[in-house]
Amino acid sequence: MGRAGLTSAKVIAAAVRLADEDPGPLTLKQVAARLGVREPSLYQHVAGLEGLRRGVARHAKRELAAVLTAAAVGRAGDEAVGAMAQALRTWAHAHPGQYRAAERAPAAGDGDDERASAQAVAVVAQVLAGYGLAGDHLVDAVRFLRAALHGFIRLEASGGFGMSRPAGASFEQLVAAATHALRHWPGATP
Amino acid sequence: MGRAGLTSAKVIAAAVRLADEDPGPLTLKQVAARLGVREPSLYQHVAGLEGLRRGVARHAKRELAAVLTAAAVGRAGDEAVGAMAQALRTWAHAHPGQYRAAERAPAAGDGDDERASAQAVAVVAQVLAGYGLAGDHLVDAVRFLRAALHGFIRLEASGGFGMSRPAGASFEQLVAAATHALRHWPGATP
DNA sequence: GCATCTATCCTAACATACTTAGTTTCTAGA
DNA sequence: TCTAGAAACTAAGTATGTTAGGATAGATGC
Repeated sequence: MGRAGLTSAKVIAAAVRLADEDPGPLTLKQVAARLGVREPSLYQHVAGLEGLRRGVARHAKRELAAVLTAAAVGRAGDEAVGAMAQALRTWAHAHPGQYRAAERAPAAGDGDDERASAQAVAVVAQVLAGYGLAGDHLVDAVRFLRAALHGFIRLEASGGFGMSRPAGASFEQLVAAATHALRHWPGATP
Repeated sequence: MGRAGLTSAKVIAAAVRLADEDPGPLTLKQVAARLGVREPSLYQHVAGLEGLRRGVARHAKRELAAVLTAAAVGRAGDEAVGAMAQALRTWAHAHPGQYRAAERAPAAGDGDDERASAQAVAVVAQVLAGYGLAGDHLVDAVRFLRAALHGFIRLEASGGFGMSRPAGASFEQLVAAATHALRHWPGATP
């Protein structure tokens, strides 16, 4: 029997694809099956289920940071916030498993994970600094924007909205309200 | 051996307490142990793990609706929104397991669950109607407020905020921004 | 080209949790 | 008191995660 030629990256990549396709919980069994391998083989490349989840979370956060960065580059102010918001929601829809994985707090001591987490926040902070915000006001504004976007996406994903009105329309209104709030945030330059 | 005298309500109550005390996933084993009973005994009162989760979710949503209602009664406008927001966050801190359980979409066909879910939303809608909102504008506003509050609480609970600044201060600022946005919402009475 | 060695992947077995089947036993009501 | 039914149990089956230890493909050194 030929070897499968696994690596840590391949195992995690398979898990990432699986997580995005299958709404259920991630299992080693499924990952092994997709790679044409038995479950114990995965332990050579990943520290069990917990390690696999960590790997998926790390990957997801890196991608999330990249998506936000790409949306913000070359834009500023309301336009940048709007582009980031739309990009985030679109990405969350396309990659539900990764989006959920990215919620995990970074594993203590995992520098890569912490860095990826920090970068996603940093992009948002950089954009909001363009409103003239700094210090505590900036922190509050970042938290506000993250909360609004994250909360909307979560509620939408978990079926928390009835079907009375398209979620996209409500999201646009939310972004409009958020940018308005940021322009009038304490400490913002008028 | 004397009987434990279980009922569906007692089983779910034990599960609720357990969920709020233990951050890990809810297990039948723990619930059975707490009730001094073997796991199969629970099946007389609850439809397996899934049924237990449903029961916890139903209970949590009822309590959530009650908490929001209590906060809003006798108040209106910004004051009502602020009271609901504070009550929600306080309740979420005190009952993390129930808060997470309340996120579940109501089980299709479970009238009780659907009713409890709807009532929590209805209280918010009623308060926001006090801003003169109706129709799609009202739907958008409710979704905005729910998203902001829920997102903040989730990010806070999952350690998404660094420790640079107390979350409570950011939350007050979020509530201030949200009430401002509601006062200026499209269709709001000035 | 051949021997050796190492990492990869495997089988086997165990641990934990959920679930079902079938039995015992307690309790309530005739 | 006796009986019917429900409540709880034991035993067994299923699914997943995990560990132990062995076989082997493929690389490495001569």
